[in-house]
Amino acid sequence: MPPATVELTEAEWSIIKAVWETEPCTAPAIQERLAKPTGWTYSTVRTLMDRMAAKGALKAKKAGKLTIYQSAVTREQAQRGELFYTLKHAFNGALTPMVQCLLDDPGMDATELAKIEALIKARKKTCK
Amino acid sequence: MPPATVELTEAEWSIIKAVWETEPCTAPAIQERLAKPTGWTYSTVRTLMDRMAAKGALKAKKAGKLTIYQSAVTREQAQRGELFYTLKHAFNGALTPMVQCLLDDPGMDATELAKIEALIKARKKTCK
DNA sequence: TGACATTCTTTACAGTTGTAGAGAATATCA
DNA sequence: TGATATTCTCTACAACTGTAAAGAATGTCA
Repeated sequence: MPPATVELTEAEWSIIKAVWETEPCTAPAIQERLAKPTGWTYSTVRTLMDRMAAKGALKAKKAGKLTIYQSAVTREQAQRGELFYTLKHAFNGALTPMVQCLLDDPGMDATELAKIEALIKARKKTCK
Repeated sequence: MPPATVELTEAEWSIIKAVWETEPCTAPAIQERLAKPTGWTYSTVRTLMDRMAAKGALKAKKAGKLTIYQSAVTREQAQRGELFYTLKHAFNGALTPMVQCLLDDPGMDATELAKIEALIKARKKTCK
């Protein structure tokens, strides 16, 4: 069974993002990829990846002495998980206030607004 | 200085929501309020509240032998904190995909969509 | 003032998270 | 086959989180 919901920590997000971009992949490959931005050693990366496999965020397969990893959740699933976790906790499940909060962001410019309007138009059809 | 950003854990969210609704308040009051939904004892609530005071999420003041608590962040600040934390991690800071993800929610019905459209209209003026 | 009630302080402890060293196993190349 | 490089396994440890018991201190009512 696919993991209904996986909660990812900050460090785990870094890992899974790298995995999504390179899977199937090995721990050394991910370590190399993240060395620059994080400074993590092989041990650190490996520990994180094994914990993630244990909790169902990654799949690990042995090929000889190598361990090959793949993601067990898609980017979209993980994003939804995070976002709806926040929605529930911080906004008590209320969608509109959350959107309002996003709209209040200074980074929200006319271009973004237009894009979002378009998304809404599209969504309206589906939902009716 | 007000705490630039406070990260709240799940348990801490429960506490601060209760505080927002009753502040200024004491730990026993909050405990009583949360007893039903959480089952937490006084010790648990008190520990959480003191930790939150230590990290700047709550303000604590002694009045005789009573300790009076108040929030040190507004609901809006806390919500923004959470939401933008998620935006950064899960969506790499991209607003539109995050909104898209919200729109995809089944709970997003025509009424919600209309409300959000109105928010956008309003926002457009401000931002231009 | 003695007994009960309320609140506080201190301490604890298991689980999770971030981080990694030490050394074993395996592969490779001269 | 010996030296070097690669990868793995095991173990560790401090900080943070969730949860709470034990006992001290203080207030209150008969």
